[in-house]
Amino acid sequence: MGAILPRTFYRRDAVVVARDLLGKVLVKGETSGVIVETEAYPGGDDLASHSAAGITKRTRVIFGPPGHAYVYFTYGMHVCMNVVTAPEGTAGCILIRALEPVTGLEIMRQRRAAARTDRDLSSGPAKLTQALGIALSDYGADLTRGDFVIQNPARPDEFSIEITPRIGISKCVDLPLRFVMRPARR
DNA sequence: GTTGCGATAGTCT
DNA sequence: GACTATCGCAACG
Repeated sequence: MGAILPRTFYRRDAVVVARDLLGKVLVKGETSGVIVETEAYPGGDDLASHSAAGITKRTRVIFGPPGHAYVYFTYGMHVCMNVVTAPEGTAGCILIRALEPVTGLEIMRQRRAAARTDRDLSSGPAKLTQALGIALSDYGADLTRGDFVIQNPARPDEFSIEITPRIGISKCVDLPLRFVMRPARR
């Protein structure tokens, strides 16, 4: 298996980390998947970032040290997962939007009874938290150690990156901050 | 294959 | 009291 990403990987600008996270492997217990879609929420002037509301009970981890998990509840029923970036004291995080399942497929199928195909197991931000068993109790978890980590792939593949505006937001809708892994050209 | 819409509760104003 | 960084199902083609 590849090495766990060190904290220095996360202590950089959210846009750079969002792009570099594609192809890395998100691991939670027995389940894991390759990150194939991310969105950067750089904080600062970006009104679409949750950190635009300032430091609140929900957003405080975004302003903390990098390499931790920002997990939040939305739409009355869904949980989404972010990775905190940028140095402590500054805001920045990355929404993990989709994974390609790698290990623990049987467990994922049990947790995601609604998935009709294996592709549907973790093909959305709230789907992947269900598939990997990520919950609000994982808020603030340190992703550089333990059984909830992000690591380099065992065998890196070539791919290209598509960049588009972010999905499902109502402010700053035109910023190109969504990154999607695409198969390498041949 | 696509589009439209209801569910449901925490967070901030 | 309004607004969600969504999903799944139903209807249609």
